[in-house]
Amino acid sequence: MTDYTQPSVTADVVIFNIVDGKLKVLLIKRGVKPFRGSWAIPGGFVREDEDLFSAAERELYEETGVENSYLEQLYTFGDTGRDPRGRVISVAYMALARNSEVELKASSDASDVKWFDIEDLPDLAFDHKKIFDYALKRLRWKFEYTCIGFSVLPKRFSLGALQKVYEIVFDRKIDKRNFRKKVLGLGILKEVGVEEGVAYRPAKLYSLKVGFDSILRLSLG
Amino acid sequence: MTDYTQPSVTADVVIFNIVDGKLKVLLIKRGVKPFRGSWAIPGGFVREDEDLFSAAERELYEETGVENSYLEQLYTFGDTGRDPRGRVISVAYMALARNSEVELKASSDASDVKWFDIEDLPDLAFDHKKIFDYALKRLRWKFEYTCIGFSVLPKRFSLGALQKVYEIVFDRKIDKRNFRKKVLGLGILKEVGVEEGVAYRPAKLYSLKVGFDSILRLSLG
DNA sequence: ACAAAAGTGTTGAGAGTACACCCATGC
DNA sequence: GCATGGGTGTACTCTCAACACTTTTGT
Repeated sequence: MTDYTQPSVTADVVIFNIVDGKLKVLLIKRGVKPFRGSWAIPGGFVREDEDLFSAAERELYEETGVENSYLEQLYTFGDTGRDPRGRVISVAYMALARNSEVELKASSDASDVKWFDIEDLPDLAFDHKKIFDYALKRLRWKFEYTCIGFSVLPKRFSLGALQKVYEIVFDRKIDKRNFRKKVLGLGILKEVGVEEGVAYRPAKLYSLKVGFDSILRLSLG
Repeated sequence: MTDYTQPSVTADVVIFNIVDGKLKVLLIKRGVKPFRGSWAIPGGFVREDEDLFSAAERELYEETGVENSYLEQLYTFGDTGRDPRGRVISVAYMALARNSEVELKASSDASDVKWFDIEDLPDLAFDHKKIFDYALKRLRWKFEYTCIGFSVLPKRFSLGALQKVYEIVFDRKIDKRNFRKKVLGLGILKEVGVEEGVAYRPAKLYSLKVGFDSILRLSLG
């Protein structure tokens, strides 16, 4: 066990969200060295008595107040030299925050925390640009091949809202009829009422049928 | 950096191969405590000056003598309590060995090393059963969605041999005409001669066209 | 009446699947 | 000549993509 110098291990979480019709990612401004003043993906050292996943959950909660959100391990970045402090291995996670539940708060070692449009990112500390690129690729893949899109919406949502989420993530228009046909064809949604107080024809609201409320692996184009 | 107790990090490699028409995985018999005498997935501690991927490459080479084989990071297993020695985080990799290049050798802390039929595994040390299950799932997924099947065959191979690889991995018959149509339709193979010295009609041999010799991401059912 | 988003079907193209016979070689 | 795997084409089904108009509500 002690024949080898032991590396430090961090859990870093790429947190996505949709704000003002744009796909955003949460970054913190580092308040400590190295890279003090640079923007970075939130994260921190894994504690001794803490599972990896729990560490990621904790980081997510500390930055956003979000719990029980979608959270998935992405990849582990462990090149020598990726951190000037020494050997640091980063286990990267990806999270999707429900906008309605987010309450930002800069954690102890961050001087600022902010949502950035993914088209307009600042330079990132360490190899965090690489981590972000990987996360975005995985996010789009997930949206394409699973029903993960639900997880940024409130429990009850309209098909229009869901379609908008997909259009934002893929940055292109989707045909309304094909989209609805496919989503409803999955048979995992149930009608749970209609919108109220809107200045146009109210949309039906849907929610996931019971049993499908965990993360799904159904194809969705 | 030193505010946190630092975990140990291992790179463990699930090495697959096809031997005698069966899908096999390489296991070592542990020669040291804990789990001395148990079978386990080969792996070892990541060295201070070694990239994660290099550590996995080294483990692969130490057990099998194989270099430049297909090697991919799978997942990082880091629950507390997964190793009785203390906090050990395992970065799991998956490898495909070209049978023709394998030369087994038990490394220093293993008393035996052997290919096991994946249908007939012994009990595994630590949480290695979980790692193996994950690796097998990923292997099948990779075969389904990429052209990775080539990487267990010699540079020059027949379509029959390739089909057999797919049938072994998926454990079912595949229609010969459909298979050939799809593989050739990808346009990534070139004819490079014919078999010799076989007791039946000699098959054409193919190899990957130049430029496709790295791992491909083309769909293949 | 008008603005705004909701809702609704059909058609054509391409991909995937099922299916059976002749061919070249070594023994 | 026979055993063994190599090699070939067609028809059906299903999924995906393209495409435009009517409906409901609030103002």
